[in-house]
Amino acid sequence: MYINEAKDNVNNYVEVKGWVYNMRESGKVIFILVRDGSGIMQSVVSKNDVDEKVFEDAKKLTQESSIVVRGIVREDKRAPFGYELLVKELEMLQLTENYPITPKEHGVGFLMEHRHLWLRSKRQWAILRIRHRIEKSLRDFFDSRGFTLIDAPILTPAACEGTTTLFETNYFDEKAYLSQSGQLYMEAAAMAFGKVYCFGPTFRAEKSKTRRHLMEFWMLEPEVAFLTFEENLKLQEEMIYYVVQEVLKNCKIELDIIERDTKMLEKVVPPFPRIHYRDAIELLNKKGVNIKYGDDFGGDEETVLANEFEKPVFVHHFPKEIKAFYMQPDPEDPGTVFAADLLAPEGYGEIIGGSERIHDYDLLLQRMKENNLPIENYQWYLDLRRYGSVPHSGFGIGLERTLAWIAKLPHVRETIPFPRLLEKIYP
RNA sequence: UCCCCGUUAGCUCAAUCGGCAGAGCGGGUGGCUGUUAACCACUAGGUUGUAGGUUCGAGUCCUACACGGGGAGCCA
Repeated sequence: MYINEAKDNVNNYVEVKGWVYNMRESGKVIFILVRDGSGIMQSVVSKNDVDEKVFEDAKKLTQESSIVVRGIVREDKRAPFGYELLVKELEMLQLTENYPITPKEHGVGFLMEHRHLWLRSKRQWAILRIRHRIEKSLRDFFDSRGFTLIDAPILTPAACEGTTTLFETNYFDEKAYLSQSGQLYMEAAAMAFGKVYCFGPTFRAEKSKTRRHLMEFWMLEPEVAFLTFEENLKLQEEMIYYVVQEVLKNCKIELDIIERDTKMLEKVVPPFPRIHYRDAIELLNKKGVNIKYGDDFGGDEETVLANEFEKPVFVHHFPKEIKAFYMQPDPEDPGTVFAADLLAPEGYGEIIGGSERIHDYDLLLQRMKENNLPIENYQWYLDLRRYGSVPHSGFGIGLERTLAWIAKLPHVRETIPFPRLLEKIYP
């Protein structure tokens, strides 16, 4: 039996294989918290109920020893998680000595050095289970709407957007770079499959050292032919709503373990508020932030803005100078582009960046020249505007920031199993 | 790249004005039949990050370096 099947096994004699999470001893009764990956269950060894040897073995157990226990499942209010196992038999597979992570406090540095073991802790288990649920619901959302998953390459010949610092690697006798975005490839795929998305790791060699940055992070990037700017925002709202609902529905135990107050999540219902970039600047100044039209937002500005709303908020119509070259200018206000960032509530900043893309060949070429991009490397991308070009839109959602927000974590380093942090790549 | 803080037992941290290096957890031993990060008693455990300097005397003050944390910029 797996521990999360306990409620269907009350009064059954079952076998649980796992690890000792923690122990308590009280004379003739020993309580062993056993974890098996699916959950944690208290196992009770009473001296009067078991053979002498079983009781003696149980006394010797240590944190993270691997064991097999057999006994009867009982419902009991005194047990953490509501069910417990009355142990009859116990097998020790390995008696662990000096497990480094104790049930008391540890510092971040120590825990990150032991990330491979830290994953066994209840809190990390809960967070990564929510991560899985978010990934699954994102996939389900797009799959059920007729999207095709198209995997983007990770080794790329040049910068996708030409702005950020990339990790460089050898590709035989050429230089290649780790992908920072699959978007341009998704644009090609959208012209072949209509509605597509990719979901994979992306890499930034920026020397960013904040609670919101990783060198390697996961991004899901949908791209849809014929999708307008307005429809793009609706797609994002529905996606966020779906993901949050799925987490609330399927991760009750996990949210409880990390003590997430779900009230704020329950408010995440479309439509989301929208604010024009121009109005956002004005609002920020009213709030005492010194920022002028044409400046990009930093972390502080995003937080001030997001705190004005209880739901995620779209900031749209940025000046084209501070946004990527491929974004479609608004014909009614050509200094701005059909782009929107979605800012998460509670200070988590940008979790989505999206836009309508330029579909006119001449305009795209002009914007690329303005941005000093090496045109010869982008001939394939220009081809998309040579052969049956259509309006299209898409966006990218950052998985780790989304999880950090949903789980209300202080730092993104806990949102990914093995974070790649600034100049730190162990374990 | 810049700014701030830190480095003392396996871990988390104390140590007053520069004057005997301590506690909790974890380890060990013993006790307890319903514990919830259990509790109680006893016990072992130290080149105070490294190298120099000031001083009768440095965990404490000064300099350099290393490592870690927080933030800025950059970025998502």
